[in-house]
Formats: sequence, C-alpha cells, structure tokens
Amino acid sequence: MMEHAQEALFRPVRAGNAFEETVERLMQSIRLGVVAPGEKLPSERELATRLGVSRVTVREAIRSLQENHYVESRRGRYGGTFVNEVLPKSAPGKEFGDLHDVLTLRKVLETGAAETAAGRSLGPAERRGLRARLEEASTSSLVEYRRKDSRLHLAIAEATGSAALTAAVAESRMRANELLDHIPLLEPNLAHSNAQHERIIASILDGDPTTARQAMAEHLDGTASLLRGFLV
Amino acid sequence: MMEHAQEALFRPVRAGNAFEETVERLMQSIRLGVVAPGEKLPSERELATRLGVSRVTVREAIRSLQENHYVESRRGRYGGTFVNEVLPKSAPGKEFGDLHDVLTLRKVLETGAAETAAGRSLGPAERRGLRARLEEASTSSLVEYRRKDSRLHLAIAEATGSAALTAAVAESRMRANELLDHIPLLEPNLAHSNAQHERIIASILDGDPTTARQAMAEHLDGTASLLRGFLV
DNA sequence: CTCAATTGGACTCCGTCCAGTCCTTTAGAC
DNA sequence: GTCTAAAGGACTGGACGGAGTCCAATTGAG
Repeated sequence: MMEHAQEALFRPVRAGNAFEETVERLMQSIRLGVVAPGEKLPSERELATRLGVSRVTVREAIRSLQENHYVESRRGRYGGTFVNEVLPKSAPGKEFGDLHDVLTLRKVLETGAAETAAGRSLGPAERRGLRARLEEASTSSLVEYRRKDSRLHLAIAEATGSAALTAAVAESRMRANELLDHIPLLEPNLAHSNAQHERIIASILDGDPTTARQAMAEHLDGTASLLRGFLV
Repeated sequence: MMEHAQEALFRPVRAGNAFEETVERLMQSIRLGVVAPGEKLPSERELATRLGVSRVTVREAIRSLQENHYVESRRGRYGGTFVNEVLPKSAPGKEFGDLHDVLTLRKVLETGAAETAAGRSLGPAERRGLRARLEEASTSSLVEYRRKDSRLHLAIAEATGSAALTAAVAESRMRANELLDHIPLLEPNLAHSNAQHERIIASILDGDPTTARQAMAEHLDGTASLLRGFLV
C-alpha cells in the first residue's frame, strides 16, 4: 500500500460543519474581491440553493459576518446583504499550515492557468475583463491591493474556461493570502508587482503561453521568497 | 461583481452526504491502486478518525463496497476489510461532466507536478518508489493497467512533497478515469504510454524540470485526444 | 394610496450523522 | 489451553442541519 498517497486520499471528507464551510465561502468571496464593498451578495434563498445548504445555515453564516462587521443586511424589496465599505482586518490567523504545501500548489495552479489562458482564443468580453482587472490592480491603493490583485488572478483562471481550475485557484489564493496578511505590503513591492502583472496579461492577450507561464512564475516567486523570508 | 468567479465560489459546499463522500474516497483508494487487491484497508476506527466521519458511516460505506464486490471483511484480530482480487467493472458512469474542464485541470496539475518533482532533490526512498511504480506499470497487464498507471502518476505527485497537490491530482485523475473507462485500451497505446512514462521518470530523476513537464504534457495530450475522439 | 413583489426574519418537523458503549470473533503469545 | 489484543458488528441518545411555511419590512408600479 502506498503510504503517502493515503494521506491525500484518507484526509477528512469534510473540512468543517456546514456553517463553517458557508462562512468560509462567503468570506472568500469578499476577501478575494469577487463581491466588492458596497455590492450585495445574492439573496439568502439564492445562496442556499447555490451553496447546497439550507437557508437557516446561510442565515447563521451571514449573521456571523454581520457580527464581525463584514456585511450589513437590509430588509424589504431591493434589500439584501451588502458588503461594508470598510472591512475589518483579518484575524491573526492561527497557524501557518505548511508553507511549502501552499506555495507549491499555488505555483502549479497559477502558472498553469496563465499558460492555458494564453493558449486559448479569448473572446472580446474576456479580453476586456482582463484589461479591466489589470487597470484596477495598477491604480489600487495599498489597503485594497490584496483584493484587486486576487481579482486579477482569478480573472486569469477564469480565462482558462475551466470552472474546476478557477475554484482551485480561489481556494489556493485564499490560503496564500492568509500567509501574506502577516507580512508588510510596501510601495516598491507594489510597483514591481504591477509591472509583472502587465507582462503576464500582455502575454496572455498576445497568445504567448510560454512567456505567460514564465512571467507568472517570476511574479509568484517574488512573493514566495518574501514569505519565506518573513516567516523564517 | 465578477460574474464567473461566482460560479466557483458559490458552488455547493458539500459534494454529497457523508456516506456518499466516504464511499467515493474508499472507491478512489481502490481504483487508483493506492490499496491494491489482496491488501487491507485501515481499520474502521482508523478510517473514521482519518476521514472525519463516524464509524457508523464508515461501516455503511464499507457495506456498500461489499455488496458491490469490491471488498470483503473478516472479523477478529488480524481481520479487517480486504480488497478483492477481482474487481467489478466500473459502473457505466452517468455523465461526461465537462470534458474540457476535466482535461484542463488535469494537464495543469500533472505537468506542474512533474516539473516540481524534477526540481526537487529527491531522497533515495522517493527515487526507489518512482522506479518501482514505473516498473509496475510497464509490466502490467491490460486489466490492471489503469490502476498501475494511476499509482505511478500519484507517486509523481507525492514526489513534489505537497499533500494538497497530491490530493488534487488524485481527485482529478479519478474524474479523468471515469471518462477513460469508456474508451478501449489497446496494446499499442499501452506500449506508447510506457515509453512516455520512462521519459517522464528519467527526466524527474535527472532533475530536468523542463523536459519532465514537456514529456508529461505529451503523455497527457495523447490520452486527451483519444478521449476527444471517442467521446465526440 | 394601494398593491404586488422581493427580501430578510423566525419557527417547526424530521432525517442525517456522530460519540460512546458494549458484544462477538479471531489469532497469536504464553 | 487460556488469555489478550485487535478487529468487525450492533445499538442508542442527542446534536446538527435541511425542507417547508409563514411573518415582516420595504419599495416601485399603477
């Protein structure tokens, strides 16, 4: 019997209970910037259907987000649950998990996504979307940079046309962001990062998979070594 | 709000109920050859702990596997649940899911795994393991080829040292195998496949990431085009 | 001003699943 | 031959979570 593969196959079937998983997802959609401040989440009934949990569970999760000042809910027609303009700083995060594990998976997924996206013929809407995310990230302030950065990287994953890959990237980024929240974000890093973003997006739009992969690899290696440095 | 990323983030939080998920995992460990015919699964108590479900659920899952002639259980000390020597053919499989989705994720994960594994300095045990899996696959008969092939690919993923990546590869392979079960496996394909395996493993053992990635890409593209051909 | 539609809010009933306990079977140690 | 450890087998009480129903608030259409 292969001893190590077992760790992967016999890992827990459920990450947590339905409530925790739901909070996690909603949190991800906010932290990764998929639902921006001021925007509203889908209605409770819609979320319950899409997330495959009961409305009770969705409501409990939303209440938890309210108590932590991530969202506010308004009743009535055209009401809903809205993402707050000012978001709380993320909790001090318990453990660093396995740094190598997180960074390895992230690099595989995101370099692969960049290469795949560059190898597809993208429609006008997709091209516009990528450019828009790039613009958002490059003009972003320090406080919202992580969110805008994630939106850009998610947009690249989406451009592969694979929902499973997009989901995996979202998950992986969330784990990486937990680590990144512990190291300072400095202006020079940000400028450097923006330059790399431009190169990545340009390669994708030009349909140059090799350069796209390489540019993404360099980009990720940058934050990876920052992380390894700061977290010892 | 990014419309498409939502599909990834607001996907169902649970793939099925605890019972179904548990059956799925045990089935995977058998079909991917992680637990070979004649070997035994971990004890019910251990499985319950590791999978994070109750023993009742584990037992129900095992009973389901018994009824489908995948395993047999023996009581008493040194008893356990043993994988049958002859395994039933896989069920006709309901839907093809999204072919593009499966193949895209698989290629990203496995080419990334090959490259990463080649870029690490592997210990003697890991090197031996890879060679052993290669040997197993190359001397395998048609009926057990899929299992031996999966074991080899999983061993490559393990060689990256990332549990999360290994889990992702296992999951992805399972989905791909469901599709592959619908197309014939022919001797020439098998020989070709073995030659590609040798090149992949050689590159990994030589520490040549670029060649490892390329060899894996060619290998996967082979079965991918077979699939696209057969499934229209 | 009234109504209809849509949203969050609250409650109930019931199935799923888990923790814990005890029983039964078996093989090796002595 | 007996004992013990380790495995599967069986049962129970209670927590968690889902489906469904109804209420309350809000806003635009008419």
